[in-house]
Amino acid sequence: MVDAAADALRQMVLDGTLEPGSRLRETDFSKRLGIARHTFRAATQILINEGLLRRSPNRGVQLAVLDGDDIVDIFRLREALEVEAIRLVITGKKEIPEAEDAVEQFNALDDEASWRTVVDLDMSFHRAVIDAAASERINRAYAGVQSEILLCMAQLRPHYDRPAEVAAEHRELLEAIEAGDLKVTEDLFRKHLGDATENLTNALEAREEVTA
Amino acid sequence: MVDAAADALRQMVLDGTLEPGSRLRETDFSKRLGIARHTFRAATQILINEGLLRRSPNRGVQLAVLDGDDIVDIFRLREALEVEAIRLVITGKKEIPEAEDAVEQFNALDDEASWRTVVDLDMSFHRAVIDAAASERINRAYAGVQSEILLCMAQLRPHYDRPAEVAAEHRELLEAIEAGDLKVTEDLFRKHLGDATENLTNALEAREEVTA
DNA sequence: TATCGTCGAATTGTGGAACAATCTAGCACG
DNA sequence: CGTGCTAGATTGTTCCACAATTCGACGATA
Repeated sequence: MVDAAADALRQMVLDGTLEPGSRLRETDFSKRLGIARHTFRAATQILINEGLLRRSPNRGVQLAVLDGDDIVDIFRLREALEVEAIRLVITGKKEIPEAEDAVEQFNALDDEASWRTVVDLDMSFHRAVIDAAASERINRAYAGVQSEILLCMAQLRPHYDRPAEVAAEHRELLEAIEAGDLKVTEDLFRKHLGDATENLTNALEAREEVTA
Repeated sequence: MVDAAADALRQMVLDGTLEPGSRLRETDFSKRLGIARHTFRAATQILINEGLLRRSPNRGVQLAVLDGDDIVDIFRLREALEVEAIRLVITGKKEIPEAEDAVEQFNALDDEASWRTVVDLDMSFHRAVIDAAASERINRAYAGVQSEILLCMAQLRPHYDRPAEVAAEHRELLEAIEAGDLKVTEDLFRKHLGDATENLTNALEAREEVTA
């Protein structure tokens, strides 16, 4: 039940239903979710651990607001995890059928594909690589960054290249993994993630200017 | 207050006061710690996120018991984080005075140094490397693995080499970082951590045989 | 005697009310 | 116009209650 509440909250957060930085009053939300205050607090604790909410003493929880440093930092951790994952995949000669599926679906997209579709495929590609590494703890850690990335996405709407380009890039990543050259693949992933960081950072700056 | 309770619990867990796998009954512990049951539950949630406790539905929380796969997995994540940290340190040309301190203290140890002292220095050396990377999220993730490593240490008492050897190995790591060759340093760290994994795994097997 | 089912106590999960401590906003006052 | 105060709102924590579930002991049956 606390898990269900956490899911509902996460949904709200990532949907954009909740304003970035908005405060989540306990009585308010517990009533709205039909749960007790304690249960709500337990649910928020889960999202706090995921980095989606922040708690300040005696001031309750707020929706996290991410600045440029946060984005860079999120991608630092993401890079650490993904690079280790591809190392494990390559040295362990593991198969990653889900990543292949994702690439195929990427190929099937036309230029009219919705932003959301592209993001989802992107996510599932990278998730597949992490899953293939088959490390429980790397997986858990990645779940955290993934939530934060989704939060970024919900708050910013970064510019995305044409689906075909995104597809090509991911196909290249997959082929590198399957070719089995660790160094080449690693560099490719770092570049891919670096580009994404830049993309998001730019989107953030653009929004700053608007709201400023 | 929930933080204080979590600290007290963590202390108990890492002290070895609590048997591995033992159950933490809510009424029992909340009375013993002088807190309410809800507060205790909140405190346990923190340790669950650190990987020190586990909760099974309707069966409460138990002290985590780590098997060989867990140890390997913990060190997979640890490797990912430390390797990324040294990358950040080297490319950012950052100083790590705390690591230098640790190495100096290592050098000052004689062969009679307690196991605990060696472990503490080892920990603070690696912690220093992570800190130097100055990534909030890598730091947080590392805090989790560090707790789990301490749990390993509390449950097993792995064989440790003579302090002088441990000192030499860490001095080598530090010098590699300062020399600034990423690849060499990375390989050295991977080897260092791989040895530690083996060390702990052996200790685990040894204990398995005793208890069997 | 061994196995199985049943019942009861213990424990967890959740709800609700209460209360001190703290924060916040509005208002009076200098 | 700034400052301090008061009152209400909000959080952090406690205690109590109760349904649901688990666990263990006990007894019935083959």
